Amino acid sequence: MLGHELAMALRAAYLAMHRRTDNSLAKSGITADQFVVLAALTEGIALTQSELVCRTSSDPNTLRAMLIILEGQRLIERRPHPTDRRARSVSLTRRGRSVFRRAWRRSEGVRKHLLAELTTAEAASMAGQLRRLASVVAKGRAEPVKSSHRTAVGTTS
Amino acid sequence: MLGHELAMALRAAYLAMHRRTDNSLAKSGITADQFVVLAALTEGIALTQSELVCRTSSDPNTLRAMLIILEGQRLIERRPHPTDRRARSVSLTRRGRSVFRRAWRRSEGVRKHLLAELTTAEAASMAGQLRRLASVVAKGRAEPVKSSHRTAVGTTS
DNA sequence: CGAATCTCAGGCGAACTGATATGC
DNA sequence: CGCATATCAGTTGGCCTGAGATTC
Repeated sequence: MLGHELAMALRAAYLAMHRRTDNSLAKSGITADQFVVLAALTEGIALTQSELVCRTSSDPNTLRAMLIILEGQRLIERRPHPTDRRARSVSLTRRGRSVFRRAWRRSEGVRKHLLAELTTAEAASMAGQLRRLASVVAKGRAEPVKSSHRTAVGTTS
Repeated sequence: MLGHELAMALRAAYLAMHRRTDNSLAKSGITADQFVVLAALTEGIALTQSELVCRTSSDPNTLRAMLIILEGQRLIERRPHPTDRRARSVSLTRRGRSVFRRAWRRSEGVRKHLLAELTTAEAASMAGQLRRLASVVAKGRAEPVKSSHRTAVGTTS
């Protein structure tokens, strides 16, 4: 039951944050998920799409669709990768950088609320725990069963 | 920046959990979000749709669409509310209860992973913090500005 | 050769907005 | 009357599956 409570609390917190962010960014013309992509692009001069997939916790097909939208709005550019001709190098345009800055300001309130009831230490600890949690949950997905006893499907609890 | 890191960690954890749950429930024929609705219905004999909206952190229109799907699969029933004729009383069918039990077993692994790297105390504390966080973030959305200085839009950080 | 990177077509559930009917 | 509960129509962005081309 604790696991389920944690899962539901995680859901509640994420959905609340996501909605609030979407609302605060409405005037910027971008969604919360697009904001995440732009944010990832500000830390790192030029990233490939698969790097972006990792940093945004997205998947290749979804990210591509988002990049097409962002490209249509002239917020990002995609150029051929200098050394790897399979890859594409994604970067913010000046307009993208400007829109992101405004969006960042508009979403300040959300981050403020996130930190409102936590001490700095608690928030940092929580971020760390959530990251570990994410990596544990994500692991064991694409692995094609190496040893043997991976999906002990019928285990009770 | 801490706020953003926390937000990104929250996103990563939620999306990882959601994906994993969707995968584990594929054979049950329900999605992770539908699972949440069924779970809410197991705790509480019969709930109205607006009660379900609260418990699942959803919204009325989205929930309605989900209920129609679940009703089409004969997992839930909607009957007129005994005292309030505006409301509808939602409850699990026997089939719904049975499907939910299987789904619960199939998703055990996800909850196990969630708790894997946390002590019981940490997990409980985290669930509590996430709930508070959700309520803080959610508040101030539907409020039509009572005092005056609600959206101090330009605040820096 | 296998593996990685990205493209493309298509489908679907979830999340909305806005308007409406009905009952409290 | 205002407010709450739920319905309906319609739109959108996000997330997937599966197939394919190209390059490492």
